[in-house]
Amino acid sequence: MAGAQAERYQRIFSTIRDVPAGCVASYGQIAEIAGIPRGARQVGTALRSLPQGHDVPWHRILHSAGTIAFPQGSRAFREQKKRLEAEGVPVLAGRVDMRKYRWQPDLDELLWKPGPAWDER
DNA sequence: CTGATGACTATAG
DNA sequence: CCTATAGCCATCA
Repeated sequence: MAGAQAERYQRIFSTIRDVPAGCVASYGQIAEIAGIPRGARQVGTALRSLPQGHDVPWHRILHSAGTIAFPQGSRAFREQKKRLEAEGVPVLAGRVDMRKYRWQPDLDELLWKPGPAWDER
């Protein structure tokens, strides 16, 4: 099977795939749900390694303050903003209103499938 | 192994 | 709101 780090990446991507369209999450939030405390940077690292053709909704991941991680005007920035607005998430001054669009998974959703946060069981 | 890097974050001024 | 700083930790050269 895969090494520990590959498995960690899988948990990160899996968690991100759980973020529904029209919602967003922060890097730290994804890390925490994926069972990686203080792993915000690692979420960014994992996303950076994504190959082409992946199905991970990377555009729904933002800084904890709701800002897009890329420099304003950069290609990635425009792409992310475009994708977010395409699914109804407004981006003003490079920022999303986290109070309104932050994804808040409920218990059922977390239990839906095997979650790393519950691996101890 | 060592040091630099970065799609992070919280805090302080 | 902004910049600066200090933690953070997997990756990479």
